[in-house]
Amino acid sequence: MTISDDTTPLAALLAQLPPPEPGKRKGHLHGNTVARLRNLIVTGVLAPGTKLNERELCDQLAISRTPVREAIKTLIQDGLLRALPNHSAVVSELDLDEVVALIEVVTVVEGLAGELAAKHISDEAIAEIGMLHYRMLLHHARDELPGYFEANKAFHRRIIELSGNSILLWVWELLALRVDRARFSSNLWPTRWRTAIEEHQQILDALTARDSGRAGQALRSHVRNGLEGLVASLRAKQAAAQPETERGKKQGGATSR
Amino acid sequence: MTISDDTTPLAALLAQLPPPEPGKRKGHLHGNTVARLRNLIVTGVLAPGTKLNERELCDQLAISRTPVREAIKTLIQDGLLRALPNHSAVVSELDLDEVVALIEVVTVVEGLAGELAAKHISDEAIAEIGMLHYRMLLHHARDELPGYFEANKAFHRRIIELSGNSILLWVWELLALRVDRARFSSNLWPTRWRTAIEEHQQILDALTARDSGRAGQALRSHVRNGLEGLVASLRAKQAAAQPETERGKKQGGATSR
DNA sequence: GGTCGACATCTTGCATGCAAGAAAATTTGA
DNA sequence: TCAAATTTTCTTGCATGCAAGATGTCGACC
Repeated sequence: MTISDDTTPLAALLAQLPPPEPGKRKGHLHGNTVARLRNLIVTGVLAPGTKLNERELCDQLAISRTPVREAIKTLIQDGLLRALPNHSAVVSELDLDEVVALIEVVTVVEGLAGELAAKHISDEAIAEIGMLHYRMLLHHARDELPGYFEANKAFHRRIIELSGNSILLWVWELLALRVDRARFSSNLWPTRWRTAIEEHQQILDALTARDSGRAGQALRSHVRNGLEGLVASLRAKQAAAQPETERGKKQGGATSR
Repeated sequence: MTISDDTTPLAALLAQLPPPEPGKRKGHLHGNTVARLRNLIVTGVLAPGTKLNERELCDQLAISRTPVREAIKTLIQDGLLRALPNHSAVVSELDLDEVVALIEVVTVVEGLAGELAAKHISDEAIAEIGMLHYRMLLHHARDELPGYFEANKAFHRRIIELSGNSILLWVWELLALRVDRARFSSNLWPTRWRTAIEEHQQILDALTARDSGRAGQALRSHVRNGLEGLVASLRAKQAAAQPETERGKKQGGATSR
């Protein structure tokens, strides 16, 4: 209702679809489609409020409606799409309240992961975590934002994996979808750069010391700080986008080209 | 491989399918099917390892393969089914390690919910929680196990809702599926009956006092105690079911007929 | 007699067809 | 000229059809 974008850009946006993995012979159409659409939504190519016309998607993806429909159902479950009965699924809004809610949950999830991981982490795994941390630094030094995001995510993801708790990983993956979306939406370098490095170091230290409590605490404050910074960015961006309620929505700045 | 049940009982089991909600006119076939199958799996009617033949399901549900396939995809995402490519989906095993992993996660999730809920709970909500608690006592006094399960779940669910955190509720719903499955599998009255009552009372007290820390703590220990008891039950049951490795699997007790 | 291979059947994966409901366009009335 | 109603078009929901992969069986060969 509030955000009513013209429905036409869908075709143009979908043109940016990554190729369907040349190697894949047949099958996998479902998972493939889910991955592609998921990417488009998480990265913000498909903006919140965009209506997903099944047939249009079929044309763009060059597949039939069956796998498309299944993929849409999957993404609805992920919370990336919203479905009204007998209506097109729409890309869900990136609700700020929801991101705030995310903070709480991701904080306890990663905190728990830290506690668990610290209890039985191997020297090898510790080295691996350290490597991931430095990979992040590398991408930062090179001003490679996507690579930076990826490395940062890998750092956190590995810790979740090292918790040895499959449920925790499952939940984290689901949450990470929304976190990533928020990150891409802000499209900003974390402002807390120095702090983040130090916090990562503290996490590493705690893991190295096998100090469960400290690892959990370090992760909790790191995640909370980071996500709260993210929310602040989003809030600022949103405030800037809608300075007042005036209807003249002449707002340039679309990053395209 | 290990558990190879004859594939025939599927038909018989599916015969127990609850009717498709008479009132529902059309549409909703997808959600309806998901709900029905989910119930069958969670309650254990469809045992772990059961292969779900799409066509057989279609016959039993009297619908076509399209909604069935979509429902299966959904349940795979829920973790209730496992899918090998080009093979029938099978009801996922109720892995004990996974239940143990669940404990950790549900504990922090409900603990967080308690903390958040205590911060802004209304008198009305407190009364509601109290009512749910007593409804549970009622069902226990009447020896109504399903009602007891339901009331207990409602008690916990309401607290999650009262946290005001939509993400938390979303995650909890996903986790609850697996918890319920474990509960139904054990099919036992909680052994810690007295203790559980007292713990509920403590939760209520903490909420009433708006003591965030205490509410979180009370919920954490309550959940952890309860679920650990559940795991103990499951372990005992599993041990009883497989006394030794002898191949003569003359083990009665199949509840069929 | 045992093992390997070809054939038949079954099952999933995807495409397409059809009907009911929603959106849009055109027409009709004031 | 504007508004309301009807018709047309479009879109989703479900059913069905077809082909590729998998499984199980039977036969031939060693």
